[in-house]
Amino acid sequence: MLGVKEQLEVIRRGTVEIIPEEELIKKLEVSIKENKPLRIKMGFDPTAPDIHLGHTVGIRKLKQFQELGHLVVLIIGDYTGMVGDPSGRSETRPQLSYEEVRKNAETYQKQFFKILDKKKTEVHFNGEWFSKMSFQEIMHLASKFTLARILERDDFAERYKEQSPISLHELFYPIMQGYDSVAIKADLEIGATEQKFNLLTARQIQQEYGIASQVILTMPVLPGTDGVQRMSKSLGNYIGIDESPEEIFGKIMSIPDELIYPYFELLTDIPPVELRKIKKELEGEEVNPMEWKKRLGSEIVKLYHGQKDAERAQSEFEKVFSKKELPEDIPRLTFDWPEKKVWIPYACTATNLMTGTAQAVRLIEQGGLYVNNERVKSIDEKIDVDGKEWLFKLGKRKFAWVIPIYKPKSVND
RNA sequence: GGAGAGGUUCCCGAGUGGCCAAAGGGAACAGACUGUAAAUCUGUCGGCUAUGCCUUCGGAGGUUCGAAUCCUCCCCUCUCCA
Repeated sequence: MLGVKEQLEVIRRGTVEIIPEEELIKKLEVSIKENKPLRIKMGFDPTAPDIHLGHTVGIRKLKQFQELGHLVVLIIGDYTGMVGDPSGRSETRPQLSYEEVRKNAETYQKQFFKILDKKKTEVHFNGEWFSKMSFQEIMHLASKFTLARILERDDFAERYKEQSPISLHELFYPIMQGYDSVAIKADLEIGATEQKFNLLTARQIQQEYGIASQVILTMPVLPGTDGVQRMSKSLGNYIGIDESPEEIFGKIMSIPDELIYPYFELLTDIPPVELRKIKKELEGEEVNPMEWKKRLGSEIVKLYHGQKDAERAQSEFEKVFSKKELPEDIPRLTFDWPEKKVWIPYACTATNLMTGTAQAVRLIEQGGLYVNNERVKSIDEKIDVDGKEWLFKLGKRKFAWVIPIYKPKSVND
């Protein structure tokens, strides 16, 4: 095991706060002396089935703890997931059924171990303890907190002020999360900055139950690809770690420049020395930020798909967008049509390229539809129905081979 | 239980009998400019081969030639009082 100082250096990378740091130092000292790994907790509510880069900020910090020799304890919040974390929310989360949560949890677990070392990880569902808890015990827990304290939180205060609904069950969320820390005897818990309240609540609850309080470590909330809002699936500004190399690379290329550095710091393993260099170059004028962005994309793809895919994704990107050549895999879409010619908007809807003819008409009117490399000039144009392949380009990045096949109407229709 | 405010198109939010498929903003999409960046500008933004038709303004009925707008009942949210 590394010494305290060396460990702290790794632990501090990208963190916002460690509260209280002295306690962490003490814990580390004891851990080294007794050669006993710390129990590092992080919880996830499987409210959506996919892990995206925003989640990986915390998961990667867990990974670093593993590399330092500590034990990661993952809590999958099957019960808290049913409540829905109110943190940073301006409305009640939709309540998921137990089945949905369980199903999401399965996919989650697979994705976790793309990053984490399974051997140094303990996984718990918080239903393990919550399902057995008596109402008496729940009352006891709840009695330790006051409404005023809970309402201190910005998110609740805001919602209260806005006169928007706050359901009673939401008030339980921090208490439940706190109790998780009791159940697994966490030494340290990692969470995003917006989790601070929940994390601190856990310290208090651990005290109530006579266990040593956990240290809390907060990580920044990762901005999404729009550069404005937090990365989240529902906002549509996310990059999932299960997405294809091309998707990940392409999405990285579309982030605003300001995100390049924070993404490097929080999402890649690039060593601190190089990080400093990147920061400096990005501030200067000599280097086109695009070059660093490509590097960023390839680093991230490498983490989740490997070196080869990273190279392929980059060359594919350069081919299609820089050189304006065709991408490698263009989907081939066939459909049957009862006439010898088909109106182009119909072809678009029959192949599910567009959801309605109105949409296709609009695209044509705006000059965004190309067939066989020629811009479609009139909304009235048709193409032949004889099994030939037509190359459709919709907007900048959507390509498809459209193959209409003649099939006369049968009498039975 | 009583009094009041409110539920509008993906989101916020105007509209209080016809000029409303419904202002404005945001998101999204397309085009120009680029580095598929951001910013900016322009356009589109319920559906339908359409100068018209169909479906939309919490739900169900009703008044009217005509309703998002008026009436009745119901559901939901918020505030104050108890």
